Amino acid sequence: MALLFAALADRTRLRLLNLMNGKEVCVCYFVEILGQSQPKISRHLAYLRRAGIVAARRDGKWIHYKIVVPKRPGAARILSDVLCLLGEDKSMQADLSRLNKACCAPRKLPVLDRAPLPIPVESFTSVAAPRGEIVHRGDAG
Amino acid sequence: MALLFAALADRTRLRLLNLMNGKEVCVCYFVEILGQSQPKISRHLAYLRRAGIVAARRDGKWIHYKIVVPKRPGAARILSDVLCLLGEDKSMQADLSRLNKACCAPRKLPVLDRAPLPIPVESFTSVAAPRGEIVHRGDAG
DNA sequence: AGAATATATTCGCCTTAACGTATACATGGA
DNA sequence: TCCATGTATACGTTAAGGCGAATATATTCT
Repeated sequence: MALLFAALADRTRLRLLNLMNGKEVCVCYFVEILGQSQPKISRHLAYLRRAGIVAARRDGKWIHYKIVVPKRPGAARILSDVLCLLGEDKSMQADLSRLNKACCAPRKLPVLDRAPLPIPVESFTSVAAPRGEIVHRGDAG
Repeated sequence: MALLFAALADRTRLRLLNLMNGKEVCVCYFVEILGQSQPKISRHLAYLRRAGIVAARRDGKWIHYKIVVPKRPGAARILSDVLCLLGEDKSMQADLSRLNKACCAPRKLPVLDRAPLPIPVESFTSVAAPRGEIVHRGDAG
């Protein structure tokens, strides 16, 4: 349980989790929305992966992340509460609206070059169905 | 919010909070129950103090700690959930039963030399009434 | 095969934190 | 006033985390 809290003890990671709430999101969107360097985003995603909180799925050259419902009901309860409370935060809502705008806004590039849009995923009220997940070095099982 | 999680991201601190759930507890009991060095216990209590999660009250040469209900409802909700979930953990229950035994067991010393017993305090379901709290260097609040 | 793109990892530096040990501070009693 | 006790803080060491910069890996396109 202390490990779960360690994973939550960083503002950037909380923002990432908030963006992933109910959606599977491509890394490129995280970088765009949070306005931070790609290695930084990737490191924080790796931290969440190692903590077993998120899972990655490759889709061509893009990688999508989604939240994994923890096995232990206690951890799941905590995470669910945290996501709910994050949704009440102004800046977190701003992140989400930027994500929506980024996904709907026209790009200069042709449609085929655009990163895949966020995909709705099973949330805490339904059961997860792991599919096509990739495993990096040192991930949690 | 990230700061709250940082405060919860340590097993010793979780054990301390569990022991303080609904009670005001003297430092000497923490040292006895957790079986760890007094400076270590004191440092973790100081960490919780700086995070604004607990408050200290001096009573002679003893100092009692209790949980403070966070101002922000979100943080209060999280902390309340955490305390509830900790109560379901085996080792946390063992800590509590050791605390009960320590408080009720006869001592070699005369009664007047014993540390004050844990005192029930207002919990999350009622409102806090701060009284006689002491402030150390660099505390929150 | 080679270039371009998306993502992950490594490296070096810095900050924070956890710990044991030693010491300081506060209180009460002789 | 001096001493014993309870608690807090300081010091030095070690480990972990966060960051920017550079580099590695994987995939697609030509």
